[in-house]
Amino acid sequence: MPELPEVETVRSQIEPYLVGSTVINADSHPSDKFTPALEVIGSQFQSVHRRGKFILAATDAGQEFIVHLGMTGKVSFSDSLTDNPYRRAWLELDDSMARYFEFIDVRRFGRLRLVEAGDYSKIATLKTMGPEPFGSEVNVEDFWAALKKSSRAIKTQLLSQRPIAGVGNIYADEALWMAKINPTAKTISKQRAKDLLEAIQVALQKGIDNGGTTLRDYRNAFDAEGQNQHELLAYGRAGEPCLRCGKALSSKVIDARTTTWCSNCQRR
DNA sequence: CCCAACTCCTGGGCGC
DNA sequence: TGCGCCCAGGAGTTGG
Repeated sequence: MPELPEVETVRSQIEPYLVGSTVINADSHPSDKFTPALEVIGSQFQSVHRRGKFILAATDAGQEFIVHLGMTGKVSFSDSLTDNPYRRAWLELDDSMARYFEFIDVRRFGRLRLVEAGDYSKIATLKTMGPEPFGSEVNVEDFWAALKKSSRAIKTQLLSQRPIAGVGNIYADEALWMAKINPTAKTISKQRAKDLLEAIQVALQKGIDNGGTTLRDYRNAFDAEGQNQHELLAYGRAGEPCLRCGKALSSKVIDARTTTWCSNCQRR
């Protein structure tokens, strides 16, 4: 699943292609998830940033073209359009290193948006999103305070993007395992919040360093797999021995997401 | 405002 | 070999 490490990998790859390029033509799947591609025709990209799992490309028209990969979204560049049946949108670029930017998404959980720069009022997840895990604003006090405001399971809270941005199912399980916190815990001490915040940073940085996690669908902008799947500590290891204590890892569904943890190391 | 439940999507894996 | 079923999950929507 594209989470912060995968999205950051893609962002860094598409940045040099988009910045300075003008969209001279575009087309999309008829769903309004993808038709915003048509609205960016005539605009020139000026920067490509990331916020959580969203890629934000600023234009000279004072807008931001937003790309969200969803579950199976991929981007690619080419000199001629491919015949991929799952292409949901494409942009023709003037003065880029490649003529076409394509957005391919088998399951159509991804989406495109075009908003006035900085106006996320109509994108709830962005609007309520917590700080960037590697940003200057992140701190234990706010993170702990955010967790205390909700009575939901901590795993659910992480997936909500509110305490901190960019964590999805894989890295949530990884970080909770690293910090020895039970995913169903509803409140945690400030010290444990500190441990969890640090574990989130470690898990995400490891994912970035490994080029993301490819379980099945994820590929970067150059169609390459990540390598982090070979170093997962908890996610997907249900029934296998805990790498700390040896007990078989447990698994259950929390908030409709498969969750794996060690019932010995991660006690409530 | 929060939250739980539901919805969107389709290839791949599995049982029979 | 093929059919039917179910799973994967980020986030938007809806109703309480």
